[in-house]
Amino acid sequence: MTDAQQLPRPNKRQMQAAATRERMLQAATEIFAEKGYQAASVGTITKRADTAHGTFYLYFANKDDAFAQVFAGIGDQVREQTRLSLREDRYDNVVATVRSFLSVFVQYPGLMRAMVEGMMLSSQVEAIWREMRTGFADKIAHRLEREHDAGAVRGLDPQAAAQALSSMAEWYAFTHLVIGDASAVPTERELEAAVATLADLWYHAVYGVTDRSSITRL
Amino acid sequence: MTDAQQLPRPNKRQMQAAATRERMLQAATEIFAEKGYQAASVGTITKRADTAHGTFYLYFANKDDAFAQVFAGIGDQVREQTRLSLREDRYDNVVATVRSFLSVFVQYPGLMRAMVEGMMLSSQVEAIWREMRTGFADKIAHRLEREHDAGAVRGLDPQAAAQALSSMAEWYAFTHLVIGDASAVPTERELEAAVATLADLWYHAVYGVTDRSSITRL
Amino acid sequence: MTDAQQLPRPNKRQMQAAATRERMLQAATEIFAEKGYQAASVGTITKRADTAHGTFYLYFANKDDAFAQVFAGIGDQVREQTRLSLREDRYDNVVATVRSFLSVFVQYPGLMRAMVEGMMLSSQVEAIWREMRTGFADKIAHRLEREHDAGAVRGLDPQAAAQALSSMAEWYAFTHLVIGDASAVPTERELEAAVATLADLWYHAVYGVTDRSSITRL
Amino acid sequence: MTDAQQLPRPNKRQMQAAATRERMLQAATEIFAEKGYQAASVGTITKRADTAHGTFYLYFANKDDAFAQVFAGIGDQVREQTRLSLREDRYDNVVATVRSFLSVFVQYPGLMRAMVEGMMLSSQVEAIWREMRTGFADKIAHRLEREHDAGAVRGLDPQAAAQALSSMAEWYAFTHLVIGDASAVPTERELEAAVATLADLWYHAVYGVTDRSSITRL
DNA sequence: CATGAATGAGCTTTCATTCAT
DNA sequence: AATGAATGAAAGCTCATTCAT
Repeated sequence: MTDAQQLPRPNKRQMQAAATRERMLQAATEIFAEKGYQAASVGTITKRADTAHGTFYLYFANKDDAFAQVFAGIGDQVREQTRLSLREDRYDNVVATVRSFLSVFVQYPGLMRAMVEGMMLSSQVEAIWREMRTGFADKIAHRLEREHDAGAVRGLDPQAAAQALSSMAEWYAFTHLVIGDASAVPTERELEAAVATLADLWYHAVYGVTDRSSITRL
Repeated sequence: MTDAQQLPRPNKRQMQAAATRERMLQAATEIFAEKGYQAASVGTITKRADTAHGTFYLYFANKDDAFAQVFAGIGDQVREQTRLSLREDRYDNVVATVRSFLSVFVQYPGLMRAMVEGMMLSSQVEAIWREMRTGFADKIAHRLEREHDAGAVRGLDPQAAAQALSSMAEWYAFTHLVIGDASAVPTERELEAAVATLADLWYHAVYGVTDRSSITRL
Repeated sequence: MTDAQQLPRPNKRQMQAAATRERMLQAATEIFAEKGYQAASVGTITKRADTAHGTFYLYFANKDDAFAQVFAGIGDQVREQTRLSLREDRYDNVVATVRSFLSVFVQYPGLMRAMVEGMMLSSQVEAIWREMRTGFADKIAHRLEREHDAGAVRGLDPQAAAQALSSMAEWYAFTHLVIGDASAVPTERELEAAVATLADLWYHAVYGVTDRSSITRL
Repeated sequence: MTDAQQLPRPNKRQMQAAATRERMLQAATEIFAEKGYQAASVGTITKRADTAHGTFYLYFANKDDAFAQVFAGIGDQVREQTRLSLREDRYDNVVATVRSFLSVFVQYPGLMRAMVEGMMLSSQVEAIWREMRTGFADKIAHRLEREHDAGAVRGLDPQAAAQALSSMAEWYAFTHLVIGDASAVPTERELEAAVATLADLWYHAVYGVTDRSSITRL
């Protein structure tokens, strides 16, 4: 009773609506993951959500909007997951970074596929992707900057480098773990092989010394 | 003069047919580039080619086949363009490799976009992409192998590394040069900036030395 | 008054839907009868039913299904009509049987024509025909069996004989009453002439005695 | 040289044309038999005949015409085959009549199927069928008349009876030997079973005696 | 006589969206 | 808030027929 007076108490109708909304969003997530953007149909989603066809348009402006909301929803999870840990060893840091990034692809292969498809079609979806990507790349860029300031990394554009390294991980993961073997869930072994390959190149790309590197200390 | 008598000279009908075919292929190329894979319709293509609807099926088995033929057409150009040159300087080599690769994306941004979209929808399209990609990655892998045998590169899986580096260039190019600024043709400046970023990372990733590299000589 | 409260009374929407469905089925029936199986198009049917094109697929899975539903609709009428009556006189029985069978062809000449056409094209349609035919022939077969057991009919394969006699009636009716005079409705006189011819042959074929009949009593 | 002067000597061109025509007709016959009327396409026929698409229209006015010509061609063969033999025994006569009739269906199942389909669609095809049917039925009718005059058969309309009996044989054969077991060629055993069933009913229908027969002698 | 490129009307089916209930 | 019947544009593809060569 005390709480009910402070917050606008959700009545029965509102609660049911929230439940319907939740069901619909969940159904949309599943269907988009299973079928991709274009092949997913409103009818399939409402059938999965066990609602009437028209109910879809109570919660989404249109199919595009539903797609955007689905990805807005998983954005937080992804950001959480790719939080960078700080370890003693630089190489371990890289491995952890790469692994956390790749695990997203292993966890949501269908959605990743749908997102890449959606990027090509909708600038709204592209914006969502860009935001997720920026979130990750910025962390990398900041670390590069700090390490450069500490004299551990040669001079390079931190933003550009971070994006290029992210691109490597992203597209390699996508082509090997998502569309690699026809809808088969990638094994732990495959994931680790990808992590090893990417971490090795990433580590050398950043910390490697060549005749062109003007670095203060190894 | 002599040739004209030996070869079966193309008569008027054959020449007209070849012209129609050319027009149709050109129209298909344009429409796929403008609209993407799925949004391109047979009707739009034939309208652009100024032919009857049915004529489309005289030259293509179906929409997928048209898409394949479009890429078969530019495939040769791409292969030609990405032929690896051998220069004295290793860094120049990397730069040339990256630039030739990126120039394809600058040249056919719409088609690249359509290709990525198509990969998500049609396994036939995915196969086309995979073939083009393999063509490029294999060259990189062979070079890595040769350089490793010559003791210039640390031990790494040439295939995996080549694919990871290709992924980096491909996806970075795609996200920066193709879908970057809403259909605006990327400037020469942007291209060169991308080349510089990628070549630097690529060069260090391959030839860079760290505490983890077991390389014989620098 | 009492009933209206017990049964879930159909609301306005349901009633409208039922009306639409009825209109669509009626339109399908007419168009199939007028144009035949293959020449009937979904577009023609929806135009006749005065609905949108897509509405067709709200009530039928596809064209074949519509055809099946049309015949399911008249199937009951046919079964009712061809219910064998038991009269005192055996000959009267045969006449009644033949007449009831033939009246179906007089009533639905277009549909019978469409059915025969459809049999050649769709195994689904053939199955529909086979089922209707079996319903009729089985009744004949059972009667033959009973009469044989009673010693009134010579030994013959009841199933085969029933089907052969049905074939006679069916095809004679078809060729004389349906495709005889270009869509003209057959007269009562023509129907009766056909009944007389078929009944006479049928009666002798079953109950007639020859040197080859091993029958116990006439 | 002598002959060449009397007849308008067919020159090389005419002979080649005749050969092409023959090939085309043969191809049309095969395709119609294999696919039926509607499913057969001009393209398939010309491909089978190994001619250009347009050549079809040099020999046939249209698809309908080709269909008609095919059946006009086999009409003679059918008439030949169903020539009635006269045997000592009346029953043997019936059996021979039925068997000769049925053998046509065994020999040309595809064409029979196509013809029934064509009858529903084209009055031209229907006319061809009617002519073939009349040829057979008339022979039966004449025989019935002769036998009646000889006092061996009760009074019945010879034309109507002949057509009804033909109908029985025709439709029973069609439904059992042609569309019976999904494109399987009927066995000799099945043919003989059908002959037995039909001949028995036919024999009794014509020569059987009942309380309704006003026949002079058994 | 023969060719075969070109036509274009026609087909079935799908599906995002609307709106009266 | 929820329903679900109805819409109609749009798609890919087939094929009988024509006609310039």
